[in-house]
Amino acid sequence: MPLTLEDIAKISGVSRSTVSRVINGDVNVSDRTREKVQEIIRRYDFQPNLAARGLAAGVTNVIGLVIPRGVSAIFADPFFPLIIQGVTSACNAMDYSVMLWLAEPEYERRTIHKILYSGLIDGVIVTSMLLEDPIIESMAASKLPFITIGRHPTNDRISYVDVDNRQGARNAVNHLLRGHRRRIATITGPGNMIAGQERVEGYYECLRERNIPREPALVAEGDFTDAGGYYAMLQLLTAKPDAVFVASDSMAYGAMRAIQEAGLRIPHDIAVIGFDDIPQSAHVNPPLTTIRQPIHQIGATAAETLIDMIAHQNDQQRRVILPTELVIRASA
Amino acid sequence: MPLTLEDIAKISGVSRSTVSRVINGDVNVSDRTREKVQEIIRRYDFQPNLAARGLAAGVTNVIGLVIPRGVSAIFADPFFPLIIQGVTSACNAMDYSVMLWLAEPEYERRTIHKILYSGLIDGVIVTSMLLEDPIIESMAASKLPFITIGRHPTNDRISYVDVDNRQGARNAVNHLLRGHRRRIATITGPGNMIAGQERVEGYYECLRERNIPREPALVAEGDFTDAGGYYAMLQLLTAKPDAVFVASDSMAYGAMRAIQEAGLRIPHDIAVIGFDDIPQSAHVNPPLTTIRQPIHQIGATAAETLIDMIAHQNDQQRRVILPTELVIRASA
DNA sequence: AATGGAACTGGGAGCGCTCCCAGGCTGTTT
DNA sequence: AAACAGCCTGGGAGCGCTCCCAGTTCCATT
Repeated sequence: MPLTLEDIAKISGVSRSTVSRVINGDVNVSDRTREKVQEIIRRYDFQPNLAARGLAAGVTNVIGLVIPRGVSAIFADPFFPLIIQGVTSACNAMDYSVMLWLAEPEYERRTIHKILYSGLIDGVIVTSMLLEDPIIESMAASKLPFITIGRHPTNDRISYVDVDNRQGARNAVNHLLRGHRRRIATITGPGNMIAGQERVEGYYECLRERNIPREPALVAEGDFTDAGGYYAMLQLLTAKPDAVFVASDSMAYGAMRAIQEAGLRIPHDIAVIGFDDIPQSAHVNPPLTTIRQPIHQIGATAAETLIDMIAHQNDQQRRVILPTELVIRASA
Repeated sequence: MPLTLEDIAKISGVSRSTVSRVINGDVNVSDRTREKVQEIIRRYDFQPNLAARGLAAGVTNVIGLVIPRGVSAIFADPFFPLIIQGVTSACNAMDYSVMLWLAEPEYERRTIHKILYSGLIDGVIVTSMLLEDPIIESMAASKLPFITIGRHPTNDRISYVDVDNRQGARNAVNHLLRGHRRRIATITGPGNMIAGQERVEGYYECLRERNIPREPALVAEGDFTDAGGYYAMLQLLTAKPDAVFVASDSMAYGAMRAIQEAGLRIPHDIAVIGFDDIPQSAHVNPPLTTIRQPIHQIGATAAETLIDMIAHQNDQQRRVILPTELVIRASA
């Protein structure tokens, strides 16, 4: 049987309340008492029961991380793993724990409800990248603090952490333009994901500024997977591009395969630039030029911001935009 | 304010106890009462407070998933993501939630303690692949049900789910032998990981059966990363192998790069066979022949087995070995 | 009609914690 | 010397649930 507060109190010769004060850093404890109790806690490796604390105080030091439906396929991409890692390591450092939900469609409604009203968590991070996501609405309806990774397209009162997708895309296209490419194609993300949409917009903006006319045959939609990039590129090849901006590194790998199988050289015939800079990108052939987004840090920042929101119970909106960075390798 | 049991009781005109019985499927409730209460619960979307249940009953319907230190680098590999996915989807289906800990070295001791004695979880899955892992000892010392993914080398009383690594390796090497390869090299996992060790043993066994002498220059150690495979292969090339069995697909990608950069062809000059069959392996050039392990299913089986252990509180040991499968593509 | 047992229901106690209030102790002020 | 204002400390109440025990109701038997 694990020890309880009461046990520690008895052993240290003080009351339950005082032990609780020591644990929670209350100032109204004499130094002598505090040290004595802390010593006992340390000696017995005492760990307060978080369920009981949750019940009594309504605070559990646990946050939820929700990755919504439809990402199963994408899960092979290191994006979500890196997010998870960022979130958990920030939480570790702040003495929080993480509850993970991969919301599958069939369980979704029940899942959300459980998340919100189970009393187990103090706040939620939602990696919502979908344009129309019912989770967001339910979330906003509850009063639980929450933050999204990737900003919401219509409801701009929701706190978020995001990267500057548009500027990142612009940097990518500008890099291609500086390399004297003029027939620049793009492979976009699926139409229902915000990040993907912003990246296309950045692409269009850049072309407009240079007075390069849009050409529909130079735009193809992918699904953030390798295979999706491959087929999108096959399609684009018929339009004879001299460069392609791909909205994710995974898709870029597929695109590169398609290009090479067509007997064309990268970057000589077609320059390729990706988006993400996942670890693998330094090791493909040729090494991929790409827009780095600090994925790990996005996760960590989301966790830190959420915990701060929990601590200061004002529902003021937080917005954090992290910068991207052009990483030049050999493919463009 | 969320509703409580008492609220539901008042609304349905029964007692708190009866509502509790309905929720927990107790038989001693008349059908009429049950239906009435269930209707109210449904109408109000009532979700019992799990923290309170945890306190009162010592059961939370939450399990912990612990991925120990040292895997940060490996996290780019889809292995752990797929495990996580398997675990969470099995849990979703059984109405359990998952608490995720990536135990970082500096927090490890405190983390373990929190996991074990927080009262928040009913059991733990540990993806221990390290030979000497202090987590396992602490785990065994507590009476919390737990199961490891990958079997423990010395303590064979611990429940586990694993794949038949040795047989998988044998199938790989036999496939190379059938292709008339005779100078078969291998890139192993890091020496302190069980799975890696078993794969080398399978490799040695096969050679011994064919009376092919061991040649130390044909064995190089990798670290389950792409880069590690690359450097290991560079080393092996000096021994002029005609095939290589690589203990993970990620390392195989690196090895293939090293081979191709040396101007050799795959599989003509050197056949390459991997281990894992992660999604990417169908898309590398040439497509990778490999030993598939059902990673998603490993996670799901671990969760199901653990939940079964929790339900039937006997501490009988469970052992599950899942089969591997040879997937022949173009690289060998 | 009386009895027994099974089926169902209600309420008290208690899980381990936090929060609040009351009270004891100290030291300063009048 | 009395009064008061801090500090500190202890214990009661209660968070929302489960578990147990003590009813109450109902029906089949004798």
